[in-house]
Amino acid sequence: MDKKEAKQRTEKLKELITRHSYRYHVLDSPEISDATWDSLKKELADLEKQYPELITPDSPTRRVGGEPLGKFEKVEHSRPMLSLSDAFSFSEIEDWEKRIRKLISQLSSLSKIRDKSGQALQPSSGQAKGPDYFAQYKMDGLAVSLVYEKGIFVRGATRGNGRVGENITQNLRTVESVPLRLQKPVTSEVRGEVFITKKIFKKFAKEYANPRNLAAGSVRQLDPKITASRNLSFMAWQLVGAGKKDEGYKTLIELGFKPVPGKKCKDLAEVKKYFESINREKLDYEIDGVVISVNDNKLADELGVTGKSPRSATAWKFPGREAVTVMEDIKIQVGRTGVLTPVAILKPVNIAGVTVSRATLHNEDEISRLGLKIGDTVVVGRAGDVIPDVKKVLTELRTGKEKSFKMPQECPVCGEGVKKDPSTKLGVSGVMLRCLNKECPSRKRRSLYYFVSKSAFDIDGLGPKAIDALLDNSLIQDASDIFELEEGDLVPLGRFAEKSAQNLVKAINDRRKISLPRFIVALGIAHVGDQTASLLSQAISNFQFPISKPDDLLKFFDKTTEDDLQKINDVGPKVAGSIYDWFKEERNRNFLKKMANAGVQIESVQRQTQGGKLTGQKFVLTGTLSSMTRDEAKEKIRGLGGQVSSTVSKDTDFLVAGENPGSKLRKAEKLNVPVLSESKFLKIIRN
DNA sequence: TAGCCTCGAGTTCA
DNA sequence: CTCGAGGCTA
Repeated sequence: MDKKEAKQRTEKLKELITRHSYRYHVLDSPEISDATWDSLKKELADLEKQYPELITPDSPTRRVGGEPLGKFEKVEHSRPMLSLSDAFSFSEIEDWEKRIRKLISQLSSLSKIRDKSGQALQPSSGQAKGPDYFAQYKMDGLAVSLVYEKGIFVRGATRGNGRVGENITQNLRTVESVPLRLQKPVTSEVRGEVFITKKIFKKFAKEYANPRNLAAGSVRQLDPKITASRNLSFMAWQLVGAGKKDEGYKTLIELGFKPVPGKKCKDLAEVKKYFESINREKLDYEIDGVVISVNDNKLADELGVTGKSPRSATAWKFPGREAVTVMEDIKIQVGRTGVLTPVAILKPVNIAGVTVSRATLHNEDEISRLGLKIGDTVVVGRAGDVIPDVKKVLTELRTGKEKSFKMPQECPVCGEGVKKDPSTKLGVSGVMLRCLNKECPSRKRRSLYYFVSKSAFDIDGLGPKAIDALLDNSLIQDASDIFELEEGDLVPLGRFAEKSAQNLVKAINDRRKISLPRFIVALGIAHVGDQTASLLSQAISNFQFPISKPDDLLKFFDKTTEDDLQKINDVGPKVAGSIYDWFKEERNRNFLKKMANAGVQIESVQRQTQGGKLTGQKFVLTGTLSSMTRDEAKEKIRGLGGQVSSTVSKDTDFLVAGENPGSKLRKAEKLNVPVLSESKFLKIIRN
């Protein structure tokens, strides 16, 4: 980015940050998430670092907060309540230490004469050892100051703009964890955080975006009764005027405060260990990182302040759950059913510890809903903390060079025409565009990926990459060719060493015999996935129709009409039609015969256990189980007569939750669906 | 026919 | 995980 562009960008960033800062600090109604705001701020700070001449006095990086609201009495802080610089990686923390170390060595050479008491801050030999640190949770709440006179709580204030805050004494009195009288009649100021526990937040989750907003909103109520009803909590993080942080901590506890969890650390390695040991999920309150301070307050004072924050402390923040980046392009992918899916190509960005460079945009409607243009700056999150997801466009950052995007009229791979699915429902035409060419190379390739995928043939060592290699070297034309592969074909490709070629041929052989449901899934019939394939197999075996070779299926379906198929549960006109058509098509019939010739065999289906223990019970699985895979668990449940579905609804009987459960757990709790731990689940299926 | 409840299809990264 | 859409049911 050249300087001219950087200038334009900083101007826009400043405007944007200032506006959102006002919404956040003054109005308490942010429009964007903290992580988004943080990353905008970070981008601005980085630009200003690169071009210091662009810094202006009104830059949001130059001040502490917003304007105080007029409603409460104003209170001037005895010492300003500063905010902290922040860092998102250990190397940034190391940079921070380098800076203060350098300052410390300058300070100590200056003060050698003055410092007669022998309290050398560090060996004057200049041995490079940093100072002691104090690390504490960075609470995600509202910073407040509490003033005590002779042990009595006399005044409480918000941080406000850092210099002047608001008098919220009445409201803070309602907070149980704020002592009204200290254990000792001392006069002092204590700073800490007002917050709300996750548990209490749940009750208000509909009205407030996050616990911090709720805490902020509650503390600012003009009627203290409302504040009281919110069950706020308080933890102290600083005793103003203490000599050392850790000593201040001890005093805080003695005085009757609950301190923010923290630990004295003798060096950064210890700080790092502390940071990494934190398990946020286990806490009943939100934290967004760790505050690292020089333990010695006298030294901290000497280190002074840069603009808005003390040099002696910094906040090491957890990676954000979202980030801001630029969408460089939109690419079209063609799936095995011909669906054209737009995918956002992003400037790589780190989100929650992972570099993200692509995100699905689902379909055309989603693009217009978001108002996306190529070149836009976008907020990217990770749906369910995993799948990258474009959340919104920051239209304020547009330069005018962005290009709007149109879905193509032809398939980008084979050039055939594309068509929107006509939807029978309400006569509204569907959303998805499809390539109509059944021979489209992209469709063929993706059908092959699907054929070997987990719920179909599940061949070890044969993933998309390997399929690509086989296709590109014309070793296979369709899936049946996979079963004709020999070691001698593979080794010359260079991709497979002798051993891995052996392994692959063995893996293919192991799967030459396959269960009927898996086989049906592998065919890739439209609208026939796991569940429908199981139902179909069940129906076939109920008709006492023996299937042992792929082409046996032809005999079955030749005698079966669409109406017959519709008698199967969950099979309606669309699905029945799709299946019927598939088995009539010549290409597919030949494919089945080729598979039979290649020696593919189908295992006979076991009849469903009648009167199994779990008959009629609907299960849903979430998270990772330790004693078996989810697929094994599914088979166990089905074997005992139970059903497994993919989403929780009010008809679900049990949710089995393993490690790291997903959003299904919340849904189950909301719908009062009983949740089974893995051990309880095991007990049920054991007996 | 509206409104669930499901399933299917597509997707990312380590 | 999310979205679209098929199937079932009140």
